Amino acid sequence: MSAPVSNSASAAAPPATKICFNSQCKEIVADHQPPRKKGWRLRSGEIAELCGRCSSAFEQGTFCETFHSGVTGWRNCETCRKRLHCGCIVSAQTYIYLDAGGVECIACATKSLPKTPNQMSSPSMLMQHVSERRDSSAKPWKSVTTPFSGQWRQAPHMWNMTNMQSDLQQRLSYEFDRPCSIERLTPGRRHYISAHEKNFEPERVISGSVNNISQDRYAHGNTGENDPNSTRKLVSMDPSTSSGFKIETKPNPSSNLHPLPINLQTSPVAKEDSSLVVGLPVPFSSSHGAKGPITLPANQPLAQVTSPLSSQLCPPHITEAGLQVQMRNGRTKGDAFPRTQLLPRYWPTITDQDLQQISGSSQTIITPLFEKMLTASDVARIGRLVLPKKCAEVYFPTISQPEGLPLKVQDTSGRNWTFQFRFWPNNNSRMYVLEGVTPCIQAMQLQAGDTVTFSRIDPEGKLVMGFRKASSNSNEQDPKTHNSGNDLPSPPEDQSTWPIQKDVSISRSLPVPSKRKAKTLGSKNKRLRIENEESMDLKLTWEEAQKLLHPPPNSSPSIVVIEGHEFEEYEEAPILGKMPYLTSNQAGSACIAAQESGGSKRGKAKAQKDNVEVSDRLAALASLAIGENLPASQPTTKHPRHKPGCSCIVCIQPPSGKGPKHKPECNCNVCLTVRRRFKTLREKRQSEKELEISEKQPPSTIPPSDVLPEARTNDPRSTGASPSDEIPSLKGTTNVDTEISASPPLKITQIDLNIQPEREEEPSTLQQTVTLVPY
DNA sequence: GCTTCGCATGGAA
DNA sequence: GTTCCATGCGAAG
Repeated sequence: MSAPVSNSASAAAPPATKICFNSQCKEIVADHQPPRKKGWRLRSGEIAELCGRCSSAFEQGTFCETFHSGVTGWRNCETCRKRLHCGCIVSAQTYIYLDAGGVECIACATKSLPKTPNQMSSPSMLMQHVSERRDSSAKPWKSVTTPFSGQWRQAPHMWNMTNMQSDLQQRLSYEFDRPCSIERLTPGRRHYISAHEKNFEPERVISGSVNNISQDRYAHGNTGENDPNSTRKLVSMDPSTSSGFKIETKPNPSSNLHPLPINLQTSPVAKEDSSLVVGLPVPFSSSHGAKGPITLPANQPLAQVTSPLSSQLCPPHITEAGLQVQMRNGRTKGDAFPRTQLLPRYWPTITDQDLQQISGSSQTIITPLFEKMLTASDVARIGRLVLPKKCAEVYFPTISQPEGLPLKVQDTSGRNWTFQFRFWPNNNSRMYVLEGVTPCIQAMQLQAGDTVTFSRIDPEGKLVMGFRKASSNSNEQDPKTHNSGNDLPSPPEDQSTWPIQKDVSISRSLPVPSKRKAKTLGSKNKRLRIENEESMDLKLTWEEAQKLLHPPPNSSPSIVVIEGHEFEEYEEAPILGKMPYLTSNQAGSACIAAQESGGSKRGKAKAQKDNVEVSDRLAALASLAIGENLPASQPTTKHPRHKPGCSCIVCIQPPSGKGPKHKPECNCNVCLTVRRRFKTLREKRQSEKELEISEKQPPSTIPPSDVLPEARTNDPRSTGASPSDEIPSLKGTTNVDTEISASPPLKITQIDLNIQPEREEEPSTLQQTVTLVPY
């Protein structure tokens, strides 16, 4: 940079006089002299003040020739070979960067440009326009001037700045001039709106019809400025807009980028402009007999949008109803595939990290095609990934035979996979699938609920399959399963601003199990169904589940103390009390039978027999209660009346001193069960006490603390602490023995575990109690 | 009995 | 009412 910077128009000179801004001139310009000539715009937005001589040179375009001839940065115009002082703020307006490299003087750039009203109102805009022209001329795509072209009007205090120009031109080259798709993005290039753009006032930046657009957007309150926290921007499609896409903002506290409130709703002008070419990947035409793996032909499916905004924003499959979509191969896809036919859930979301992940640092262009959340079927061993029909038909090769074609896909780590892209006839339609995805799914450790994103890398035309773990979208992610290498950034917590306005609760969470009517299920499917669906019911009936547990009859408990809390440990399995809806269930439970049979031998024998034939629901309940992944789920022999393999909550407890310790924060099912039982019984006991006392005394005179001081003291609700913080956890029986002797004297509240809600009026005749200290 | 394939089914949009 | 698509399911290997 050779621009004079040493002279400040107001710093060194006395108020009455100023020095010519040209550092090589230093001519004093007095205030009384004729008005100082204006030079170039400074970074501060001010105008350099020059003496008459320097100003004349500047106006004649010979300033740099005169004063900067000995400094570096000189290049020649690619067209007329005129010398251009590149990188100098003085000459920043006199040339443009060519996309193919090199520079071109503004005169040459202007010659070939049709100038229309509202256009070319600034050199910057000209640069942009010319850049488009050059870009389009260098590429085979069809280039058509659009109403959006040249709509970027100069923000005078910004656009003259060299750094701005540089940044702008980079953005123009890499973002606006992408051969259109949703966003023609170059990895490593920031496709967010850069920070300085926040200073743009849309009304000033956008003129003409586009200005109306911005106003319209403003009228709808749909500006990024409305959300000061929205500092991250992604291009996305918005079904709420007529154009179907807009710049969305994402809160990104770590980002210092700022939103540019632009929404490209289709202007009437745009609709009328039949020449607007909206990029749209064209279905691959493949010979039916082609069997070799194919990749996406580079550029072939693309048409170019010369409008920078359109180019930047239009998604690959978006076509306005009124827009003529012309493909380079002459096919028109607009009528065949209006964007409204593609469900929003398949609209791709892509971020910088996505791009980096997909293509690394190479100068490749990423075209996000679509994404799909994986279903259970997709990740099943069958290895068939169901493709959305529209996506398959638009972005994948056209296939006419069910056998389809092998499709070569690269994953984000660079591995190549070959899937069979095919379809099945289905209801006079087609159902497209990718077969053979199991290895890839497994390699990526994908699960149902994760999202795969299909993109295309140009110019190779390679199809890339990225993925986004569902866990990355949730705070409940499991760091162990979180593939940091391939995971994509988590969306903001406020998902309402996640660029794609799909049903966040669905798209960002595991798929909701289908409510499809249960059919005949295999054993495996039954198990899955229980885990997925029945568990929901069971979760809702945990309270009832707690009440179903009863100590076995005629058994004496041994008292153990776990973390200061006494437990009665029975040598026999607990009795599963019946629930009302189970009373008619013949399978019932052995314990129920035993209980109701009064403990007779016959009843016990029947109970043991029935114990094996428990109902699915009860078995599920028991399984859920014990948890299949309990570390201490190995059956023990301490409960001889239970058969080997019994997984009741008693049997799963290891023998005293042999089980692993349960940490206080342990969330295994045993601990959870105990906690819930504590809670249930405590609440019940407390309510009973309160009720009992209230019957004796006026309620107002009896504070709860007098009723059950232990409970009040330890009740997490009274302290505001979470139950998990307060509820004691099982430490297993390993340390039980030692704690028994070490435990201090406790106030024992004895609660009858045999209480049956539906038979509460009946006193328990079994004398089974559980000793616990309310927490 | 298991896996794969191809189609059918039916809930959801 | 239509279409999509997740998934069930029987046949075949």
